[in-house]
Amino acid sequence: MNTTEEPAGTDTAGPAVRPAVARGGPVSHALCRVARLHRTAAAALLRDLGLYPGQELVMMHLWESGPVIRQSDLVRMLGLDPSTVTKTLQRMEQAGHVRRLPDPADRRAVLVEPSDSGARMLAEVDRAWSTLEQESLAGLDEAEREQLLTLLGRVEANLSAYNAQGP
Amino acid sequence: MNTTEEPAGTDTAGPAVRPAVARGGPVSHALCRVARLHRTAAAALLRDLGLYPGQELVMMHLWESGPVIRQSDLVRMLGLDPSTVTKTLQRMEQAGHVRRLPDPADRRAVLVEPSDSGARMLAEVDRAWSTLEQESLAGLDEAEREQLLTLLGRVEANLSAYNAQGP
DNA sequence: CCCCAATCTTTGGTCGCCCAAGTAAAGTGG
DNA sequence: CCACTTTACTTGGGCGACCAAAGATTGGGG
Repeated sequence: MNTTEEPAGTDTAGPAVRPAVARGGPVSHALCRVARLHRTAAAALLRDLGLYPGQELVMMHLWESGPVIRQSDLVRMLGLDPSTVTKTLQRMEQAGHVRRLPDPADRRAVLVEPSDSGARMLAEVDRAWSTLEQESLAGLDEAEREQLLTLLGRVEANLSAYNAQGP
Repeated sequence: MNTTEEPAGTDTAGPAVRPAVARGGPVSHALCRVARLHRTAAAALLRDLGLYPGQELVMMHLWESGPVIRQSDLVRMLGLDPSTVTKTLQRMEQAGHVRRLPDPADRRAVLVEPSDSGARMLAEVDRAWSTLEQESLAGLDEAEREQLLTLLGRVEANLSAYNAQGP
């Protein structure tokens, strides 16, 4: 029972021409589009810093998690696949943003820390992300931003549970 | 051990352990995470159909845009880079989901249409997306869903304008 | 003590997505 | 009628993300 009752009142919620494609999942459709635009904007803002979107999150975790951090902890905090983190860190090391050292206490593990140049880009990344946030939320008042954040948080919890339980 | 010495006066209601990483852009951070989880869930739901996330949007546009469609129009509707659409369609053609024909009226152009097997998967894709939407929005009442959709629409407009203006 | 399971990381592959360049065809102006 | 621009698509390359499978260590139970 889909019961996607088409209440007459839906009218003009969409800013652009929302294709009928979105009928079966309007929020999912909007989310896909917003996510891609957001990523593209992030890429443009980070390009001058020599970072690719996704890498700034790695740097943020490094900056706030003490001098060094185990790669496995980074994986947990980012919620990414371990192989993704491995490859990203390899590129970031190549680019000179981070250093990677074998953990003397556990020879399986790898410790990660920001390089000197990596440590210096904190302010610029912060500024880029502030700009991104500001541009994304232009025209939304504080209550609406809070609303959006809360709703996204609930969706995140839903999807997190769904993805964890499926397999 | 980690010294979870959080200064008491942290922010307001956080759904999960929102890392201080999000300070400079809480909504952007939430958006990144939700988008990835959403994509992962979509991938799981589409896997049995032989589709990869992103391809279902192509199919939806093909289904609702008449018998054939020009690739350039598809590019415009999807808002993607032309090269992305080219490669995706090449894979989808290889997989037997779509057909591609040269446009007799314009020898530069390519016409795209769903194959027979592609046309038959409409219902299944629809069901997968309904499930995705339902799981994503579990626990949200109709007003909240409408709110979320509206807010995402405004963010999309913001980012769309920002991305278009940069260059 | 040793073997076997659990943990940490890497490799190889595929996809989506982008950018930068290039090819081919159509549409313009002199 | 021939440049010259615009449009349509493709190729090559790089990055983020996943999965599957393998290589190293560590840790526990018999």
